[in-house]
This record gives sequence, structure tokens and C-alpha cells, in this order.
Amino acid sequence: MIRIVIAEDQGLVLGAIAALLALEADFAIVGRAGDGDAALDLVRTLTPDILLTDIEMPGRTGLDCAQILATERARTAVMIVTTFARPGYLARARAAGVRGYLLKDAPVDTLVAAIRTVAAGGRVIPPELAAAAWEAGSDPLTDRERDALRLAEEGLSNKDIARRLGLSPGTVRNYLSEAAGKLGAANRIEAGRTARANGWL
Amino acid sequence: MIRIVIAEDQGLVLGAIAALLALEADFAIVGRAGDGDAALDLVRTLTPDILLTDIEMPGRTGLDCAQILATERARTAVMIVTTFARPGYLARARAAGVRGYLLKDAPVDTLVAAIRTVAAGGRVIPPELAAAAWEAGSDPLTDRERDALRLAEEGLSNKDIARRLGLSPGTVRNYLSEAAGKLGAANRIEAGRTARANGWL
DNA sequence: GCCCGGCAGTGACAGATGTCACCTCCCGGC
DNA sequence: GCCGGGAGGTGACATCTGTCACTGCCGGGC
Repeated sequence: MIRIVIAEDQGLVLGAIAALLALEADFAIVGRAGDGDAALDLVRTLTPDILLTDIEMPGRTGLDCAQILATERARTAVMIVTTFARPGYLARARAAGVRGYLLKDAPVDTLVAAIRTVAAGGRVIPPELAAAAWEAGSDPLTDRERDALRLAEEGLSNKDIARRLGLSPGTVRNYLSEAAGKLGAANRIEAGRTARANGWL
Repeated sequence: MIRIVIAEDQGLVLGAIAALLALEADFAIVGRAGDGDAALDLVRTLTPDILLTDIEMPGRTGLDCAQILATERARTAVMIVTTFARPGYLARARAAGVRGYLLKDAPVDTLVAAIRTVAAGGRVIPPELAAAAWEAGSDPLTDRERDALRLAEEGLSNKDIARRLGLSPGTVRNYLSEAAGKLGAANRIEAGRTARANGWL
């Protein structure tokens, strides 16, 4: 029996995936979580073979969970199932020792097959995602640039961003200008978009 | 038997919801579609009792489908299942005669119960969504303001937007300024965010 | 016939943003 | 002990944005 915990914030999707996997004779859904913290609790108490988790959830993300479980040397293999093919997400997943990375776009057979592969000790990362991640390179932004960009995305002015970060407006301007330069963007909006598309925000 | 067609672009979610609904003895999943056009074809050829559809899909959206089926006086009841609680979406759905509007956040029981209600001739719209839609009011933007805002969101400058829309940069500036005013936003970024959050883009 | 609203534009102005050069600190590596 | 890089900053400059006033054209409603 392959013992599985599923974490996913959208109740309908959580229930549906659980129903789908329950159809497989050798799968046992031993727990369900609606956010990252609940997922961690379940994994710690149940030590399932596999944690199947979304990335974007309230509280801790699936990637956060993977990182934490990696430092705890948990015996549970983490598999990510997400909507987003963002290179930065894949990179962080790999760094956190994630054993599978699937898109919600994929047909259902893929998920079932991937779970069996991971349960058998394997690794599943779609080659086209790996290629895109390779092409995108790694996150060029510094922490402060990321901070500034995140606030700029929300429509705050340099002055407001400065206030929030405890900086001078000039410094904020410099950070955003630098970030735009690194990302090949003409302005803060484009910079925010490309950073987000790459999973760097 | 309640005959159902499901439309959803994320293969995994599509398959999972189909698996979930197939567990109900009185439900028959007669068709699955990965985009709006395929959904329309299926509804026309199979005339199911219910079309269960996502909104954001490649090609025609679920709302587009609902509108088209409404003009065709199709006997199929349309139910929307979406991630987004945007007032504008709900408003358009109601205008298109949609019979059910559910969030993917909801627990699975809700979906099953809602399908039975709609199949029996009822209507399902969560009261908290209806309240939010009421509060948000209706879309204050004109078509041209929407066009300009959509391009502004992508980081284009006034000059670039003007070129794309065949306008003068000054006119674009006026549209964006007007839109920001109507939306109570301090700049184009905030304006874009609130318009999108309300489902007006 | 008049008024309103959407669409399109111009001109002027203040303030925000983007770019660049150049500065100081501090920390870690060699 | 020196160098580089990240963090934080300043000043100057050009350009872009946001705001306002005021123009004109068209079409629909009363």
C-alpha cells in the first residue's frame, strides 16, 4: 500500500483528487490538509510514503513544507502539484529535495504513474519544465530588490515603498531601476510581471 | 439520471472532478472538454442536463459559453465552478442565465448538492458572493478605458498603448486617469488591480 | 431641439519615475 | 590588509505619468 497525504487549499479540488486516487487499489489516502501547517502536522504524525501538495496555499506554501521536511530528514517523499510552470518554483523545489513536480494541466494518468514512480524511489520532473528552468537561469534579484518589487506591484509609490521598508525614496528608486535592468524590463510593472512569471517573487 | 458535461482546462482537475461525480449513483458524466469550444460542441450534440464549467479557459471562457447557450435557448443548465469570487464574474454569469455559481474553495458536498438542486430546476448562488457583488456595484469602465487598462497592466507606456489602440498618447493618459478616478486608485497599477479583482477586466 | 455620454484630442503643469554617477558603511574572503 | 559586493544613500537630469481644462464629433433619449 502507498500511503498518501494530500494538501490543497481548494476544497473541491482536494476532495476530487482524493476521490480520484482512492480509485487505485494500491493507494491509501491517509490524510487531507487545507494548508501547509496542517499538512506538516499530518506528515509528522502519520509519516506517509508521499505528501502530495499544492504550492500556493494560505500560511506555509508547499515549497516551505518541502524545505522544512528536508531539514527534518523526514522519510516522506514530497511531490508538488501546481498550476504554475515557473522556473523559480522548480528550482526551489529541487533545492528542497522534492521528488516529483507535476502541473495540474497534465492528464490524470500522469499523476497516478508519477506517484508509483516516486513511491518506488524514483523522481519525476517533466523534461520540458526542466528545459524552461535551465533557459530562465537563476534568480538575479537581491532580497531588497524583491521586497521593493513586491510592493511596487501593488501600486505603491516610491515614497510609500520607502516608508514601508524603512528606506529613502531614492534608494527604492535605485532598487527598482536595478531590478528592471537585470530583468530586461522597461519599468516596474514589466519587471514585476517577469519576476512573477519566473517564480522569483 | 442527471446527465453532465464538464469543462475545465486543467486536465488533472477535470479528471478528478469527473471521478468524484461518477461516484454518485444518479450522475452520468457524458462528456469532458478542455476548453470552451469543445464544451459548446459537446453540449450541442449531447444536450446534457447540466454543463459544469470553469471560467478561465483557453479560447472561449465559461461565461462566453453560458452567453452563447442562452441566446441559443439551450435546454442545458449552466453551472460555473471557479477559483474567483469576482463580483463582475457573478454579474455576467447572472446576466447569462447561469443557474449555479460555485467556488473551488467549497467542500465537495456543496458541489454534489448544488448539481441536484440545479437539475431539479433550482438556482445556487452563495449568499456571501451575492452580497459582495451587491457591494461592489457594477462595472464603471467604458470599453476604451478597459482596453487601455489591460495594456497598461502589461507594463506598456502611454505611447505604446496609443500605438496599439490607434490613439494619441494624450488620450490614453486621459482614459487611464479617468479609470483611476472611477476606481479610486492612485495610479494605473492600482487601477488595474482593483479592476481585475472585481472581474471587470 | 437640446442635453448627455462616449470617444478622441490638445496644451499645460506638477509630481513621479527611470537613469546615472558617485558616496559611505559593513562584512566576508583571501 | 585589501578587495568585492550588498545595503543604504544623495544629487542631477530626462522622461513619463497623472490631472485638469477645454475642444470637437457623434448618437441616443426626451
